[in-house]
Amino acid sequence: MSKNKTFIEIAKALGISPSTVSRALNDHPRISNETKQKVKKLALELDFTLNPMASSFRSNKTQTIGIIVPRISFYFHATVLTVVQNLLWKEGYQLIICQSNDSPEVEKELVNTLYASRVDGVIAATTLYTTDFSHYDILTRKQIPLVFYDRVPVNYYPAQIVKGDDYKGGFEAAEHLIKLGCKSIAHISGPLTCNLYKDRYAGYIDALKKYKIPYRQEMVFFHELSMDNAVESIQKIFKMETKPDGIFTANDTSAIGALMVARELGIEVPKEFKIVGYSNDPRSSIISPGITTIDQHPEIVGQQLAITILDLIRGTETKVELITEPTITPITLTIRESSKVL
Amino acid sequence: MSKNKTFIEIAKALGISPSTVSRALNDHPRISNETKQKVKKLALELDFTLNPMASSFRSNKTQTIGIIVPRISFYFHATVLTVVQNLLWKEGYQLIICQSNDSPEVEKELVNTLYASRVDGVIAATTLYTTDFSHYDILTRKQIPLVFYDRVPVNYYPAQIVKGDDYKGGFEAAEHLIKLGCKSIAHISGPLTCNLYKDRYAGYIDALKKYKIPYRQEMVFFHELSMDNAVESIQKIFKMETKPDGIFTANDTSAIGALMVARELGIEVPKEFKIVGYSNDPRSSIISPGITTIDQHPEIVGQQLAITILDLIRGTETKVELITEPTITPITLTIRESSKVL
DNA sequence: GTGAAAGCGCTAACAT
DNA sequence: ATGTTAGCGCTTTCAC
Repeated sequence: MSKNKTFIEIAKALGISPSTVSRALNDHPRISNETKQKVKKLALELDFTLNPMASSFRSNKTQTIGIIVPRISFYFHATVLTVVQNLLWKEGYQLIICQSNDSPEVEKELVNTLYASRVDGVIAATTLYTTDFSHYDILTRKQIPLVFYDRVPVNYYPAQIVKGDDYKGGFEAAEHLIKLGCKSIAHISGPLTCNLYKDRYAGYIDALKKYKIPYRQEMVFFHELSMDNAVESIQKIFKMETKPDGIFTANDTSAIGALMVARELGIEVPKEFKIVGYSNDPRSSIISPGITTIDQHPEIVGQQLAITILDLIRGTETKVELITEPTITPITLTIRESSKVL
Repeated sequence: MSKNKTFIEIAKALGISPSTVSRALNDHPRISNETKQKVKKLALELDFTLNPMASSFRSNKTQTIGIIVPRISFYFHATVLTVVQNLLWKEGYQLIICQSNDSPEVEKELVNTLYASRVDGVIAATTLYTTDFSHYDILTRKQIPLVFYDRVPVNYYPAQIVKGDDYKGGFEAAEHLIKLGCKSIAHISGPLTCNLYKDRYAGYIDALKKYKIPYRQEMVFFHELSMDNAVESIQKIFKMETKPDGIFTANDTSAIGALMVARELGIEVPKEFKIVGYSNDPRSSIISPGITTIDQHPEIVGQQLAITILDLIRGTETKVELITEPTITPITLTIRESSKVL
């Protein structure tokens, strides 16, 4: 097992120049295949690999991409991460995964650290509360490729965007309930500062309009989508004189909460009360009755993210202003027992 | 906004030598506070940060630690990751998170890539099927700190180990069922090549022995702990002439499977059949009835991991053979409805 | 298609 | 407590 010093010994052994060895190892197009072969063979035999620190230092490329997610354990993000990582890994990039824990302060710190560690690009889903995106400016200013996904800037920000079709998701969720005969549909939404909830809410509203179902303000809640909050809201709903016969919640945790409250109160789901959640969290399928939900296809999102950031990084030398329209990834209504007609 | 070149301009501006600036920026103990202050102040004003690539290159330290997990989305690992990352981040280390997807081949590749990227240390939970650990040799041979956790080498391997008290977990799970009056307790275990299942199984066996409950081989299953496998085994169990009145499953997915089969067959849980799982997966609390399970305290595991790897990295220059006994992290029996006496 | 030569920005041994 | 000095291993013009 050699000491893995430099490739100069390879150059010497082969009687060629160090620069040729470097180029051969890096698959430089102008090096003959024969030379490449020779060099790589010897490198393998000598158990030699390029020192990535030296390479990064010299070339100013780290082959590292940072990704900021609110929480690594959320099913949607976990799946996106897996896909992105696999894809980037194949292309020779490493992923630094960072969690903001939905704190804008942490997010800001993460951006700075990522910047300081000279990542080649950044992918980010912002926190629920990020309305000011100026902490990302350091990246755009220094031309570091940046792509937002899922939770993205609501107003224009000079970065690429990949997002799900939340409007359509909200619309289809509500429409589904309406077509099942629901006349009074509650909605649990997150803070409207977040594009996700704004769009899902808009879809819900438009579905009601389209089918001439009255919008009832007292049945619509805006708050962080935790189990506790959801339970509280749903308890309120069931205390009303005119109770709803269906609910669309902007995440699955809230849908599960709705199911639990209904169970406690002896309200039959789906017979008396139908539920549609959002995200297709695995929990929504193991619970009984299974919960109808909107699948966001995290694999597609992840794939799109990898493609986008790679394009940006590779195209960065040629064109500079290549920010295009947001990429909208599809959603699919996934029907389970919580909204089946009996 | 400056061009962020080198700290030589800081040295010049302050009339001191570059090495002093370097030391000041790195909080070298032999630099006066006054100098440090001055240097840091100017660096801030100039928006200057050290180039980590140059630092890494020169010092041969990447300030990066790799962690290999079977799957990022598993609750236990997701929580461990979160804790480890937060702690390491605070100490100025970045975490490269890698997934083996439980494939020994991928695991091997990950170790090699991590090695090639000169990480300062590696943390790993091996795959379910890793019995040969020689692909980790490259790390130990090159003195790169390595700590295994959760799923660890069964035989001696020269690396630090952090693991849960699986024997105790298995014992307490079985004992709990026994004390509740169960006379016939089934067990769903994973492959015994994995320390986790071996130990939990041993605990189960010993509890049966202690309380003189007969061990019934036909009620014990060894297979990958997927939902499908679990459902299949449990269906078999309920087809037997003498049915069990309790089950201990080595993960929560299987426990959920057991619950679902029972539900389908109209067997009342916990009245006729009591269930204890393992891991305290969030799903075990949202399902109804809630599932009794063994909490592995991933936060404690994560904390221990961070401490251990940091110690190893920092002590690496002084002592070399400092591998100590495995660190055993505690478990807690968490009782829910699936094993309540009625 | 290959070679020569010039550093990239930093750290650390040694000196004082 | 601070300065001097010598590279770390690689990429990349520029030349042929």
